[in-house]
Amino acid sequence: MASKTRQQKDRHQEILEAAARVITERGLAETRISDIADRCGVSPGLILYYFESKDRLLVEALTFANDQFYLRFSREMRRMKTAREQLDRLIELSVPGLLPEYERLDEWALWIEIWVRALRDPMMAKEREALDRRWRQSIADIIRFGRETGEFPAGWDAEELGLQIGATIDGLAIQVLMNDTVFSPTRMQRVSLEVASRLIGFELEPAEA
Amino acid sequence: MASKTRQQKDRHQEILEAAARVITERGLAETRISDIADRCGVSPGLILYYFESKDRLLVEALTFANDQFYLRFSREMRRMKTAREQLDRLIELSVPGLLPEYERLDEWALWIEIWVRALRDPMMAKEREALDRRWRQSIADIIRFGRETGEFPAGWDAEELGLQIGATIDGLAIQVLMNDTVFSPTRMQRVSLEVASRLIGFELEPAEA
DNA sequence: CCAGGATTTGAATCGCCAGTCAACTTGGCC
DNA sequence: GGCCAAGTTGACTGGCGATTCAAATCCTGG
Repeated sequence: MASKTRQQKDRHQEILEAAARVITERGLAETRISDIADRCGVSPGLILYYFESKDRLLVEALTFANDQFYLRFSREMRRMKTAREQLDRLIELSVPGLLPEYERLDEWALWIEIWVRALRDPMMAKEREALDRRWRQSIADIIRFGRETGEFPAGWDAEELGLQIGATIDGLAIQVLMNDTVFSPTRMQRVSLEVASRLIGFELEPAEA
Repeated sequence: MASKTRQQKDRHQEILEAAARVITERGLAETRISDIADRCGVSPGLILYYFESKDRLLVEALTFANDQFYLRFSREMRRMKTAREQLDRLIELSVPGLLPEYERLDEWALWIEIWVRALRDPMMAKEREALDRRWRQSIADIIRFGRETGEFPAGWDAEELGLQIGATIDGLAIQVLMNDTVFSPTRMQRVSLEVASRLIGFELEPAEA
């Protein structure tokens, strides 16, 4: 029984992963059930055996991918000794195309699809809200942690700063994503840190030559 | 002949306007040619008589709507006497749902559709780039104007500030658009002004009670 | 008033794709 | 081995919606 459930869960997850990858590559609008099936090396019928409709699958895939990302992210955070390290890493992961091990479109392409869809689909809107809250929360946590360790000064409400810094990162990421000749990943990284330091109120070491 | 051309242009434009409104209401993905035709009170066939394909129509509609918005905007700007007034108005127009005469989704819903599409459609990417450049330019112009009038201090490159302020507004607008219970339009207006004042370096009058 | 081009219509075509289904396979269990 | 349930297949259906097109209508200049 345990093995059956395991089996089921594996296939389920396998499909979600495949869907997320296909969406990242082709975009939500161009994603067909058969694309996902191909990616799994499986017949189209099977996809609908595991998910009741394409729509639900897509929503689940989008949130699944974000959950995965968030899990990896928070596991990393827990290993960091200082808030500053945490902040640096958060920004590093937020800049599209900065780290060679991730594609430029990874995560962000999915976020934007989520936004578009959340504008009119209540189910997606609710999911988005939860994902977003969690993300702002993470930033706020870093700030609170930094205040405990004495790295960051007391100041504005950490939640509020989470919102502001999160929004800034969103806006900059869009620029990089769409426009990376005008606004390079490296520059976004620098600007994000500057904004964060000014808003949080810590001293930033000068940029490297 | 002039009348023929006029006629043609009117119909052409009428369709573009209708398309933009339909896209705003239903989203790009849910927009059918027949929706646009209905909106014009015209048969579906006619739409394809004026536009060679649905795809091209949609791209044209998106850029058309943005052009319209920009025209209205820059006409307003020219009438303003001070850079500060210009900046206030720019922010006012950028906050989704702030002004009662505009719908919450207006413009921003279209922008997000443009982003999604620009990720993978080169034609759209090029259009987006142009629209965006123009927008950043407008912010930079306000800053330069303010420096001429002495309202704003000299400082960082105006283009750079245009990029940073523009990105901040983007990020905040997304929050409001998606999440306006957590982050209200009024609050976005206030935050945008604060960020602008800090980046540009002018004094901001304290918030009203 | 008429010819001829520009518009406009709406019915017909055509391809695509989500979702269905009946048959087949597999793997565990008695 | 034989049975059952779960898993898997792939052909089929149904509807939807972009395009096409031949026919109707409108307009304009002569």
